[in-house]
Amino acid sequence: MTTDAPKNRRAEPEDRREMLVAATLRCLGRDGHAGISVRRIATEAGVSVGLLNHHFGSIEALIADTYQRLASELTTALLQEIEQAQTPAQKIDAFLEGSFSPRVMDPKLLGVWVVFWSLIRHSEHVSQSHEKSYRAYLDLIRQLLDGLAASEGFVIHDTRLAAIGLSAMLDGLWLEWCLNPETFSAANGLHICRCWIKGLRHGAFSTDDVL
Amino acid sequence: MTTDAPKNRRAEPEDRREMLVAATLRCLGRDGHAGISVRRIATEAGVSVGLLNHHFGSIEALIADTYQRLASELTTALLQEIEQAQTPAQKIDAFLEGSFSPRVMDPKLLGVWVVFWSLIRHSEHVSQSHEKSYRAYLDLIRQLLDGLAASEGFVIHDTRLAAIGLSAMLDGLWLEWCLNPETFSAANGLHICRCWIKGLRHGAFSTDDVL
DNA sequence: CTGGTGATTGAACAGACGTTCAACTAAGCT
DNA sequence: AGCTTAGTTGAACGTCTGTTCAATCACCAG
Repeated sequence: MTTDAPKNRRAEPEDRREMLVAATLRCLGRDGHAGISVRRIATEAGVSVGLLNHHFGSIEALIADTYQRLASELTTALLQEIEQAQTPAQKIDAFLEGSFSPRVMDPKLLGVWVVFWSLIRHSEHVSQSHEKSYRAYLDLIRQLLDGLAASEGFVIHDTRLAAIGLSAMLDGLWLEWCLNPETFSAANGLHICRCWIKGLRHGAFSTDDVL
Repeated sequence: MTTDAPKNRRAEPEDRREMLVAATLRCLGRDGHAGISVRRIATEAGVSVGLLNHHFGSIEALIADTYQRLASELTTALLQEIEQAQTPAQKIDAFLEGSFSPRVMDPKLLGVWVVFWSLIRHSEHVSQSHEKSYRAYLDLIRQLLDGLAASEGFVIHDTRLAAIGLSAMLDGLWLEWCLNPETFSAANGLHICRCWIKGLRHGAFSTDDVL
């Protein structure tokens, strides 16, 4: 019985990189900052330590790649849900509901994200990844808000600032809920954002001043 | 010339702990997560490594203490500014202005905070510190909002949720600004929050539903 | 079947980490 | 002055870190 089952299968570089990024995400979600370790990630992926430095030059490059892939995965999932909605009002509500879905409202996900945040100030590569994905996120929200204002005939004086406000509220709610899910529910968070939209409809951002 | 200047001055435990916490903050602000290191903090404080474990049982206890002291320092500073204002409207504006003052809007401060966040899920002690200070923060905002609604005669259906919303917006704006101060200014952030208050005045949180 | 290419391995290395503890000493007491 | 107390020291220890690199081996082209 000579089942020639090779012990160490070779993989296409792209496939291997994908596996390693997935293992990195599992380690970061489980162990937080301590998950950034060639040995831990290699063990998690069932692979030798040397392979990490073979496919990525350093562990920092691995982390940066992981950041980029996760960010794009989340935004594309959100985009798909938006596209299935019809009216601008339905689109923005789909966006909000997607933002409070279990896929996003996951303490482990924040654990991963916090590690990225902590690296932004010390890694030019990670910093650029953040800026790019945040800009795309903001543009998406601006589009949604502009569409809503146009279809319902109310005024937003500075859509950019309004979009920054909504994204900040979403980020803040997500952050606080992940740090302590007991304080409020995902449904509460969704309600708070809908109230923000209600304020927008009532002219909260209609003029330059705030009187 | 026998200046009997002792090389290693003794200090009261409380004073020494304060020095060590201050050194910890400098290290965290400068080096981020890499700043959590007995050797680094000891060098920064001009002290031996053994002294850290003498005054705090472990480095984790030092971090938790640092968290608590920083949080209380920030909130008491904010409280002082609020107390100097007269009317409820002025109080809440003082709170917002204090939240966007240079003392708070400091990327280094976020660097410190992000390290704390990353430890919440893995340290029961840090987690409890967070819950306590967030609860106090929320209560402060609730008071301000209740006072404003009472004095101006408008309705907030659920003050708790409204307070969670405002705190989330503040956290989100602070976070995003610290990660990339180029996107918007502190004045922009202040304006966005004032618009949120305007929406509140216009009944964004006046009813249970959002129609 | 035979080379050759490159994906994969893991021992080796130098350095940093947190903690421990016996020795030292500064300061307050009698 | 001498004694006592406790703040302070830093070498030592074992464990972890990221990176390197020669050896190995899976797979494909010939």
